This record gives sequence, C-alpha cells and structure tokens, in this order.
Amino acid sequence: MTPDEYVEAVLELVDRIPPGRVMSYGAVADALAERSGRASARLVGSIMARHGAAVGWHRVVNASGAMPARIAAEARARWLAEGTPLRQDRVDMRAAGWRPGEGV
DNA sequence: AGGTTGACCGTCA
DNA sequence: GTGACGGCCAACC
Repeated sequence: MTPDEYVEAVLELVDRIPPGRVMSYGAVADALAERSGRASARLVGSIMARHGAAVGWHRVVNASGAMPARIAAEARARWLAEGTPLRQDRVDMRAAGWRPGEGV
C-alpha cells in the first residue's frame, strides 16, 4: 500500500464515521493496521492536518476526546450541531466512540 | 544526510 | 486529575 493509498484509506474511513459518533486518531490507525501494515496515531494526525478539510475532521479526536486549541471552538460547535455526547468541553468517548463495522 | 516537528498514545510517577 | 518519557512515521527544513 503506497502512502498515497494510505491517505485515501484514512479519509475513506473517516468519511464513514456516523454523525454524532467519533473515532480517536489511534483507533483509526488501528482499524487500518491490518490492511496498511502501519499503525501510527501520529501519522493519522498529520494526515488529518493536511487533508482533514475534505472530510468530517471533527469526528476524529484525540484519545482524551479533545482537540488542539487552534480548532477546538469550531470542533465544539460541530459536535453540538450533530448531538455528539459531550463531557464538559470534551467528547464522551465511552458514549460516542465508534468502530467500523458497527453501523453497517 | 541528519535533526526537528507534529490535529498522537500508552505507561509510569 | 497532572506531567515526563519513549515510541511512532512522514514532512520539512
């Protein structure tokens, strides 16, 4: 799998996350690990930083259910807009966490 | 070629 | 709950 194909695989998966649900960067990396041969949360993070605008980037959060300060406000607005379960200003990962195969 | 830098994560204190 | 550390892998000096 070429790096380019990996990027597509990440975007494709993110695009399948249902509204109101989220996956962590690490969960995305894990989900693609078998198919891609790699599993790096950091890599998924940088891919989202570059290509996230093309998909529902607010549905991919860090393991704490938060987002970096730069985009936190926008992310929170989107979570509220689609009814994502929140805990203070973070996503409630226990309630909102999604795994591929769940909504199919 | 080599060092630094990220929209990260799990572990340990 | 917080903070430090090591591992991670591609992009960028």
